[in-house]
Amino acid sequence: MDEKYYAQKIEQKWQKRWAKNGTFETNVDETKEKFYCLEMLPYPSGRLHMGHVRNYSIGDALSWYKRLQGFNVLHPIGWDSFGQPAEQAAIKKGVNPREWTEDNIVQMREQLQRLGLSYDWSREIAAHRPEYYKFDQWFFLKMREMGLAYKKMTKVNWCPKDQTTLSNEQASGGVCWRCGHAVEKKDLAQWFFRITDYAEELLEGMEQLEDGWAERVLTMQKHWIGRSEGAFVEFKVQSSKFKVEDENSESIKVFTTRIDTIYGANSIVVAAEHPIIKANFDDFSDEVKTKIEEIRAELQKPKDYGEEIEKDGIDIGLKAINPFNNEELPVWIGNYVMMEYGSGAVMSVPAHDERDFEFAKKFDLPIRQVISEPHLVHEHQQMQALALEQAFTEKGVLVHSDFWNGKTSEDAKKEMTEFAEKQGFGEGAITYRLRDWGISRQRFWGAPIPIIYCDSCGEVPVPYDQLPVELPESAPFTGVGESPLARVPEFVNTVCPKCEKEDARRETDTMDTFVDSSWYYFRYTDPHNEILPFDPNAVNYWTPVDQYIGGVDHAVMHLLYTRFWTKAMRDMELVKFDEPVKKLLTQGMVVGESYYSDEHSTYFPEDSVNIKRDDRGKILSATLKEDDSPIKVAVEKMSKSKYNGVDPDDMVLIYGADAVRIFTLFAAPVENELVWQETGIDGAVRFLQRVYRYVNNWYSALKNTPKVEPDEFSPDARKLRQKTHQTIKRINENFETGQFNTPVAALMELLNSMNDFKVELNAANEGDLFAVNEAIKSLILMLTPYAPHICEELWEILTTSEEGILASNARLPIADEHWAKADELEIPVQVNGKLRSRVLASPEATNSELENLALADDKIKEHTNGKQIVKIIVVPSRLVNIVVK
RNA sequence: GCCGGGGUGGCGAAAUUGGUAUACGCACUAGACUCAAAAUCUAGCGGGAGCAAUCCCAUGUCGGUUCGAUUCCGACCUCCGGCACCA
Repeated sequence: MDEKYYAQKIEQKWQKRWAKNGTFETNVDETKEKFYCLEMLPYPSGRLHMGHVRNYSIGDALSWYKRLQGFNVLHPIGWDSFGQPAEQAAIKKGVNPREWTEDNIVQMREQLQRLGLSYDWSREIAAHRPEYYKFDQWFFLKMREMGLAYKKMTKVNWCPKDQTTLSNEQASGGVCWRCGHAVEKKDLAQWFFRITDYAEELLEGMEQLEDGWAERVLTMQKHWIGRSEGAFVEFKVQSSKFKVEDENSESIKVFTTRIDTIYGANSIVVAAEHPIIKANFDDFSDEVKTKIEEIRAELQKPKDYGEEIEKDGIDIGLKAINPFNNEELPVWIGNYVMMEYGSGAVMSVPAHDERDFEFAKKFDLPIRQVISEPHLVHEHQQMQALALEQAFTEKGVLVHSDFWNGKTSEDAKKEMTEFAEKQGFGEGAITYRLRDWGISRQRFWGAPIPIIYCDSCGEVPVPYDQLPVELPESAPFTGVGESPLARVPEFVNTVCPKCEKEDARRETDTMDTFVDSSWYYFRYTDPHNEILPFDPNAVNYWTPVDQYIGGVDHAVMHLLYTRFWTKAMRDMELVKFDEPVKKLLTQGMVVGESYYSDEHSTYFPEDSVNIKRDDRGKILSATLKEDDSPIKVAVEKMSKSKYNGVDPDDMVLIYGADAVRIFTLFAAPVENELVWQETGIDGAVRFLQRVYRYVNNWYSALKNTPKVEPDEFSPDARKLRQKTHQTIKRINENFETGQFNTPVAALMELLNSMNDFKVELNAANEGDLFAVNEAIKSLILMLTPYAPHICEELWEILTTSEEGILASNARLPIADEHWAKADELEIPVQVNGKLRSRVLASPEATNSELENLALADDKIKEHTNGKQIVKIIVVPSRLVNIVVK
């Protein structure tokens, strides 16, 4: 054993040995209980960042912990390797996206290996490889057969100059991010997955997840799905060319969640894209036409986040009849009504809806209160109009509503909906905010959608035996124009699988990368299957995922899509459960200190600034080295542009992977933000060095440790054993509740106790050796999830066996309650709830014994002398509280 | 605006879910070792009073429940995150 702890030497040794022995490779084993530990797969950008390190350190600790408990652990990794950055690199630097991606994977894989993460590398997958995306296409075809994949026209952000589609981010501010040209909306035929079919189930399924998923994630998903209960009501329209589904009725259908307020409706407001506008456009006055164009133009512009638009609209001259009271209402167009939600038309009830109120105020439309607070019903029924200061949106009691007067909102909603249904002008309905999932991307670097267009046969799916539809080697990457694939004739031109005519064309759009990540963790269970996405037996054994770990930024999109995908797979009879992930852990961001100037909002690297701190670390002044100008300091998410990131590789090189990992897990609870402080890693290194030194000091003496537990232990040895077993107990409890920081603290405490146990090596008796040996082996096994390299090394030294911790079948120690219990307890004694003294008592002491001990204590006597003891509260082995007057 | 989660030393954070508030670590201070430094070890480290034993105050603020509140209840202040014309 080396005198000193050389992290790099030990780490390289064990990384090699693990790889050689396939230590972390797993197979289906029905005799063992399985545990599937999954971390969100990385995008191969080329460099690992600290967020990755944190994510994987958590997963790795849990994997080790479960392995050491005897579970058969699946802990895989792969690459979310399709997507924008590769294509951007191709556009900007002219590199081939495939080569760029493969190079990045090689680099990042090495980085992961240098961290010593316990992945089963034989199961590595990458989304951009044909053997993987073949099954994206396979699933697409299945979805299409089930009616879950369909094509429809939708509006996309479109740059007319570059002739290309833009994401919302690329179109921010209403201009193209490349050329600055004004962005337009364009109709484009796009493929969708019918996730809305599962809206209700996605909502209901959350009940099963309540225990294992963070509440904030569930509420975000709930909000996203946005279920609301209400009713559609039809308002007959006079003098309109407009025709709806039922050609006999000419009416506008509105959606409302407050049918109880319908007597307060003063108008109907429709969206700019509503069919009635198009149908009657020619008949509108010029003024109306201009206004409509204006509103449409305004809506064309992509909106900036958080921007509130002033209400606008115009009376288009049509009249609609309120079916409840036959009142004739004007029809308006309004910029605040969205075509995508409900039916694209609302009844405007200003008295009871804030938006309608604002609209009515602006255009001076009548505001009529029809819901009243219960205690004001009588008054309101007497008065005709009431000057409302703001909309009254609460539920209440109906007034000015004819037959329905006096009913509560709740009752009225139910009964009025039934009435509408009976009369045939409405129906109860549930709408969702959730939209179908658009998966078409006009991009090269994604899985081609396996559809062929034939002039004779139309839209033809690629037959399963012709999958995968492979991406060509390359394409013209200009960043302008339509999908790059459209300009690769060898790809586009094909034979129709149905009629075998030669002038068929392939779909040139590729799939959203969220498709790849919706099912990748099923693929890990059987990653080399060439016929099916996975073998049902493998999936049945390994899935669902027991613990998923990742950033909260995926709370909605990825985690909702993958839940949808699982339900669809269930309906394909590929899996037997509804929810793919039992427990979800959302980790916090890794943040660092960044330096910036306010006016220019430019950031400076650390070596270009002078930071003066007081001796407690508080910043006194921060200036730029160059010209002494003052700068500002903030703690923000690590990023290259802010120069506040640290490179994991540098950290591993300087401090060692074990130290980096231990610090990452120790410094903060996993769901909190983690402030990166290099002095903190020093602490982790010191701890590991102390462990190493301790073993170095004892290991030869420990060769004489008795095999059988001796009968006699000195008081100090008993204390050490007590601490050992208490620590074991604590750490097991912590891991079960997903706490990763406190076990490290517990291990540090244990080591402190071990160091406090002062026995001369050559004077150590059997009991001492046994106690030390027990403490040290327990410490090592419990530290393994955090710092596996050093623990393997120390285990090898102590056991003089090279087989390694897992192969030796070592298990996490189990606490012995007998030893965990103290011989003597220090019981705090309070007088009137204030701590006044402590007494020593046996853990078995009865309540009255404790009372007597407390009352006999000198310090307590001082506080009770001459006072009347009202009562004494004894919490067994916890505390005594004496209440005096 | 709506929804959700937080506020504990100089800092990251603990606290058996109503029972010794500040474990563990960082930073800092003093001492030992050293020619010196680093490393290591020892001690101290919420605020205030006192030579001291000890006492008072302190978990965002103010109230309440309780023998006892960081924990439960009410009001407020404040920070962070999500959503945003969803009818």
